[in-house]
Amino acid sequence: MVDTGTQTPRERYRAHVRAEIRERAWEQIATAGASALSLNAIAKQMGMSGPALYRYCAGRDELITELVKESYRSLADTFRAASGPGADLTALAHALRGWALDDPQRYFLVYGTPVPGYHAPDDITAIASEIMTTLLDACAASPPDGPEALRRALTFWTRLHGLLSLELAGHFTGMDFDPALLFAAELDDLPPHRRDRRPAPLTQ
Amino acid sequence: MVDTGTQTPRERYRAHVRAEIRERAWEQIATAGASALSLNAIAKQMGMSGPALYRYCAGRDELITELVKESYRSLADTFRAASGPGADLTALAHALRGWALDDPQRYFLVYGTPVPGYHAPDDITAIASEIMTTLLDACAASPPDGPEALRRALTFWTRLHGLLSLELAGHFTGMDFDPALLFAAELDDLPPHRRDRRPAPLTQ
DNA sequence: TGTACATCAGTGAACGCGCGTTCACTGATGTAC
DNA sequence: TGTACATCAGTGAACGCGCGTTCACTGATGTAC
Repeated sequence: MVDTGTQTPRERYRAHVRAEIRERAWEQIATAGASALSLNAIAKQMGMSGPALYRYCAGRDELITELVKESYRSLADTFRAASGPGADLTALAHALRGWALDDPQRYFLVYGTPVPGYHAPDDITAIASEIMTTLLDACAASPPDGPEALRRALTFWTRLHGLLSLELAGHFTGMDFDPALLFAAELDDLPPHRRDRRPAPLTQ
Repeated sequence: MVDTGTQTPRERYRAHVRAEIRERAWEQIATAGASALSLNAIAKQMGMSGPALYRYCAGRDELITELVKESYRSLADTFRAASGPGADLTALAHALRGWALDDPQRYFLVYGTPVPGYHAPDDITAIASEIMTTLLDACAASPPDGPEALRRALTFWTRLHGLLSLELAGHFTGMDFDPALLFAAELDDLPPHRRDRRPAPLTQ
């Protein structure tokens, strides 16, 4: 049971319709990609006329932007939840993989091919850097060690993204191996916190 | 000077127009992504009417498929050229990075977000596996060692793809480090050919 | 409790757009005698 | 060499489509007295 708070019936109705719009939008994105998302098609699926949707969102671009923001928000929350005190990078890694497999198109909305010319609004880049901060915190030893932590975070991020994006895009199909095992093996190979070998600097 | 062989003037003209169509198509893809490619817009840029293009290609889908194939072909050739005898993985890696930076949208056409429901024709998957074979050969010690080479090839592929796709998508902008140095550092960290430590099996 | 009014969800028509694609046709280029 | 014909590039009109979006309007829902 969801707490509806002090909402009036109309407010509850509006929230319900808004939610269904997002639901149908996600279905469309999963079916034909984000660039094929159509307000009219969503309306038709809901048994409404096209213009009716303009009661609930300002337009197509705004809807897509909100779905992108929703994706970032969801990943940021997932990451934060997996990074409690005492949690290690393994927990973060499996949280990331679970989140990616849960909805591949949502993953691609965040980390997939960018639309040339599109610039994300500020609140989205803010969430993106929140995700990065969570990762950096998990990579920092105590006391915090700037460049080494950055290097560990980047290694974590780029390696796992490489694995996940190729897996989700289907580039592993037909190759006789288990992506989950490769993921686990790569996780094992992540450089541990070491004090004896300093990583090369990443700025010249 | 290009050897025009025994082509008639008409054949030479056709080849020229075909080439210009592809050129404009690439410009459009670089500007607004592959899903926004439009035959009419290409024709307009060339100072022709839309239907005229149907003398040169069967339709929009066929054109896109050919551009994708062209991309795969180009990468396969680049890879093969960089993998002579005595060449190591470093040469392959820098060839890949150069190819990716040379035309980001071409890279994304090969390894970017897939269009759901689209299945590549057979000749494209053939080129894809040709690329993989080149990489596998470069990873194989002598005598060839099946699973270990596969593991090395996958590590190479997934790590570098993670780096390149995030870099090309602009996810590194605003972070204070040099992607080229990170690339070099990750290249250094690739597991060497070792006989003392066997990698974990990737099939269960 | 009923009545008058305000709010608001949703409709249908319309606008303008660009798309892919077909078709009959014109005019230029090449070919055969 | 010129003449008759075949080939073929390109045009313009047309078809049907779906898109995003606006607008005036209807009818139901909520609110105030």
